[in-house]
Amino acid sequence: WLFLKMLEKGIAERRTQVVNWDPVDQTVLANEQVIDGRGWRSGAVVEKREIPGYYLKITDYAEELLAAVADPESKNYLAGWPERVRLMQENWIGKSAGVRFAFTHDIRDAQGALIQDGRLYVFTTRADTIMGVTFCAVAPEHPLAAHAAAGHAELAAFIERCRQGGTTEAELALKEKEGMPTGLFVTHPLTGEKVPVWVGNYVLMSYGDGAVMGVPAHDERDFAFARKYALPIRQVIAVEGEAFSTDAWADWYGDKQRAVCINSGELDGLPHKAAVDKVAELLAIRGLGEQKTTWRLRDWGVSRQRYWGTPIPIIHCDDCGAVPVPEQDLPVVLPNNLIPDGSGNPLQQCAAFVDVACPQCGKSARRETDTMDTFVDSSWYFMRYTCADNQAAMVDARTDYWMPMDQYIGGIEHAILHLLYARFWTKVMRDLGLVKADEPFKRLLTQGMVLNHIYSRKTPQGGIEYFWPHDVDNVLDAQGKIAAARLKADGSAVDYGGVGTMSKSKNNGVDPQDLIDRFGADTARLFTMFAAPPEATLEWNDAAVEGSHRFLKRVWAFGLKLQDLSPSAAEPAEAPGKLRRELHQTLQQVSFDYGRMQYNTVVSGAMKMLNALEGADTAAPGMPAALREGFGILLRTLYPVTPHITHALWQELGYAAQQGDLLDAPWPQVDPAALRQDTVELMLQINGKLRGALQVPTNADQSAIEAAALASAEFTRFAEGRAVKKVVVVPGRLVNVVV
RNA sequence: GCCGGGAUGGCGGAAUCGGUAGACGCAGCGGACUCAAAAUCCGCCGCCCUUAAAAGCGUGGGGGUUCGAGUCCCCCUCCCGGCACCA
Repeated sequence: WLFLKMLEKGIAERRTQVVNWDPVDQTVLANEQVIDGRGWRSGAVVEKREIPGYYLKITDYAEELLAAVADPESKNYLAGWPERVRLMQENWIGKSAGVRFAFTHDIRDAQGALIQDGRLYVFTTRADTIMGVTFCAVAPEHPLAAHAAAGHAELAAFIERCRQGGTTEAELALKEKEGMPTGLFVTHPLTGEKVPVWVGNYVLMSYGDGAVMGVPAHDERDFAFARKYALPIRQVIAVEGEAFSTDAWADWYGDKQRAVCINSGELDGLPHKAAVDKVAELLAIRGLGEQKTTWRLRDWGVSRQRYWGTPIPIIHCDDCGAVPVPEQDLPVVLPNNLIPDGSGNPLQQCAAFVDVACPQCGKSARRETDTMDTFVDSSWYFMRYTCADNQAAMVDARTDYWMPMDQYIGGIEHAILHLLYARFWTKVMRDLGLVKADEPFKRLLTQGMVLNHIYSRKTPQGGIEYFWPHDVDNVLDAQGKIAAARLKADGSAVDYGGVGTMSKSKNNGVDPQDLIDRFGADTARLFTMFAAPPEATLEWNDAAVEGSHRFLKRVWAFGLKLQDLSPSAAEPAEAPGKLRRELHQTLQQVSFDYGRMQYNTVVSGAMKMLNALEGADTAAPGMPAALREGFGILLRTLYPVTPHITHALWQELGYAAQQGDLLDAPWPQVDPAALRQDTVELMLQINGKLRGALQVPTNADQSAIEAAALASAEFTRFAEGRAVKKVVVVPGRLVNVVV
């Protein structure tokens, strides 16, 4: 329904898209199958193919999507997001300010019409180097390339080669930069010079106008290209004190900050920004160009040639074209009895699904078999969760109550795609009047990946099968590194593929249920929390889980011990100062770490508390009361991590009778009085090297500390009579004597 | 290739703002208890030299800033994540 609304509003539209096509199996390949050497279909011949599909115009929202991650002044700024995620999204959106201008030509197609009105448009961020242009390069799919290829077999073959090898950014970037002259020339807009047009495999049709100006002297890629094909290199900017040579690239050739134009007529002497402005002005006078912002972000192609996914509610009629499914016929429901066999989308063979009457003219028509990217579903599931029982509408007022979400948690692998799509989708729903939120997620915690070893081998059929780490024994090399592995079952050899993200397809996942079965849920939770901070990448290893289990047994045992210590009401809890100081200091740290979601040190803090409690002398005056206070702090601290055992102890030991259920108990407060100390230990450094420690009164001033330092035995020993040049005192921490 | 992140003992990790590197735990070693084992408890545990103490070295590698660098800056190596059709 929303998709049809988006079509109606022009946020969605149908156009052709380039996909990775397997010419042998005649199917669309997933990128994983193309990029990943471990994929089962890797090595397949891949070519680019243009097929129709539906796009969502995420680029219309580029400015707003960018502001919330890049501009702290923006009203929607995502201050609660990790810096690295904001930065990744900023780079992905890729706003780039520059100049778009045209080289003119009078190249005509077979019908005699001027190709692109006689203008070859390019985009550049370095318009100040425009006088250094010695060639232009266009994408293999560019109209000028197609035109030149007609009747030029060699060029046609080159363009055909460029069509092979996949469309992913990684592949394109790894390809060797190659080109071929088209034999065509265009006219430089300022000098009137003839400039040769090349086809370059590194020029992307999807960015800017699919053409670039070539300035070999001041762009590293153009420099390499020009050296390879012996194109002229013309220096047009200079940096004081640097000498230019066409022999090798130097970083300053591309410098913006210090660059000054030379060999550029009226631009000479201008720095970067002024020169760009001047060039834009000169081009504007001729009607050939202007300053322009270009984005790296592309529209979101949502069509997938897959069985799974939300159906695209369109019916194709020979007479009426692409007709939306009428609202009363929604939702389009997929048949659930088809079996994907790897030969393409099985929906296409399903007559019951495909054959329908055109809603407009009633003639027999064909239902769209493409389904939507599953990112579509993940872009709004969280809003639907707030009102999942509403059968009449997508969302209702409850969504406005809950959104934006206070805290979202997800893997760092979603930093760009899912989190950008969900942001876009929320804004679309807002603009269609469905929700009020501008942004879906106020705070974001990105979990690190949990990695595990990957074992695989090729099957005789040419595929790859993966083995579960528990089913193999490692074979170590001389350095003790894993070199290969053997199947436990039959000893046969298996290849070791390093570590990587746990995934079903690589068969290297771990089910937490195993730990729960062996040790219980509290131990499984405690161990997982303790292993690493949530943002960190972690190589999975549960060898230490026994330690977590042991700790919980000690907590339980201490609870039993406490039960036998009945404090008399008269005892003052303040007496055992050392224990209370230790507990409240640790509580301070734990509270801080909870706030920053560093749960591993929350657990280690709880362990410290138990160590302190266990080490206390129960016979000391006031101790039973202090222990009871301290254990109450420990239980509340640990409750979010191990709810079951702490809840039971809270109940059994009578805390609940006095303070209510643990579920409702407030977070324990640090008692400032417990932290107070009369003396403090300062580290003593001589020339920045640690040489000892000083006990000084907590309120000692700078000169008293200095005096104590100079009077110390360590000073006498390590200063060896040298004169004191400086004394640095860091209150509460250290004193450093420089001699 | 590009973007982002990471590298600290045998292992997972700690060090909040540039101020005691190795908290807490695992593994290991020694001991107590036990007929014995398990469980539990106590002690040791970065490297090097050493009977010991003291000194020296030490946060992936190289350089720099600073009284002082795991932390900041520059260069490099390796590993992980993403690169738009795995989701």
